[in-house]
Amino acid sequence: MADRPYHHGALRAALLDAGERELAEAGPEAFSLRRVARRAGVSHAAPAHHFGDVGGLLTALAGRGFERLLALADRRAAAAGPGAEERLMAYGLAYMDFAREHTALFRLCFASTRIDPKAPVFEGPANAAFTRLAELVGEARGRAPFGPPPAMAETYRIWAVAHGMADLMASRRIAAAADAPPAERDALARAILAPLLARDAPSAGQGRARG
Amino acid sequence: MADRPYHHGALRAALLDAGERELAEAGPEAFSLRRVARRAGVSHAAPAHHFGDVGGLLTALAGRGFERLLALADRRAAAAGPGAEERLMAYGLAYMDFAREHTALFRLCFASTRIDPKAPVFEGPANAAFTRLAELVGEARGRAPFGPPPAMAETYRIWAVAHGMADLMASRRIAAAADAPPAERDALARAILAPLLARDAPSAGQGRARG
DNA sequence: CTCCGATCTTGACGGTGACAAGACTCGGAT
DNA sequence: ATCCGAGTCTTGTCACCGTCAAGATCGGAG
Repeated sequence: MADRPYHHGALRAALLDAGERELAEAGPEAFSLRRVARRAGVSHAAPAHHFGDVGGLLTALAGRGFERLLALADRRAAAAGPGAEERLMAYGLAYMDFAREHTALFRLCFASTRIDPKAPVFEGPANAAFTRLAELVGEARGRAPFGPPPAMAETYRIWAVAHGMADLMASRRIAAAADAPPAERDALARAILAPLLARDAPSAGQGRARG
Repeated sequence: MADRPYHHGALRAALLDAGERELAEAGPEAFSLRRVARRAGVSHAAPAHHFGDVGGLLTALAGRGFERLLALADRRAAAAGPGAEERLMAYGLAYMDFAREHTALFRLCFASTRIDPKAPVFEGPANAAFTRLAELVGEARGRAPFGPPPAMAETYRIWAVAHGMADLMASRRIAAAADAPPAERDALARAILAPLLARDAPSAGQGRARG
């Protein structure tokens, strides 16, 4: 524990990396700040100076989670076929993969009460991820990405389906979809998303379920 | 602490009630077994006998959560207008309300790693809630409620929208929808769900996003 | 060279979940 | 009736946790 110089130098970054491993192995609920410090080879009180309390570290980790999600989605979108709808599909598939492969981080981003949603390190990346989705929907439909809530209904619907499938697969409530071989998984995910992304998809009509 | 007789009599039920209050006030992440015991007026080790460990109590609470969700949905569905689609809409709206009004319980049901998903007290109610949804979709479409995964695509899609909107509202990622006055909230929720519930909704086609 | 601020350590405190051992209570067998 | 055993709850203890306070160490500005 004393082979390292007194001043670590890049402790903040090291704690984030260690925190990400801790999160992946222990999950957001069993996350231990002291274990993170141990992983980074530093005393148990060292994280406090950089992140305040455990919530501060988790908030920063969640921010990085959104950055990672967006980067993943952008990479997939860039590799997708032509057309805004294909990019939107790529975004949705990346969203689901992210939730399945980084479940703990996904949970931290969307379902933790220990993070401070107003902190810039969190709010920035979180808004950036949503903004990209809204832009893709806007492109696919040839209209503005943002507007008053009623105009956002279709964007919310697409987001909700991707997010819902992601969460239900992560929690194994839809285990068939989560455990199937990649090809089947992909086909099912596309089948679920496709009708919502097609240009002639039902618009955000003011209709009710039935007349 | 000693006014009660040595044998509580209905400690298990009392602990579940106390646990539900604790969950609502502290959230799933700050949930304290000892505080639950204190709420119930018993010693800190009393819960162990009935639930084993904290995971056992949380599992039982999550099971009750699913029961509550299903009961709420059934009540709403019974009060809904005629037609399977209206009942399906009622189910979806109840799902969202449940997540907004009992956020901690919702999170426990779907996003906790401390519960044992194979425990009968959890698995039973959880499956019952999903079964009802599948039945409603089956009724609305005039086909069997269950089938191989590809045939379930539409059911999953509907489940995912309701679940996704519920989760995104609960986590305040779509704050506009969560904080709007009830009438607006309801209108937006219906606008989001309606296109997926309508009989002429896109079926679980094998299509991709674009041709 | 000196000193100051930032960084990290050490030590302590109350709270928590789990476990072990004991006290109490009730109901059935004798 | 009474005695015993299974079930229920309490008390005490342990390691671990997050936070705070105080001190040690380091780098750099003056």
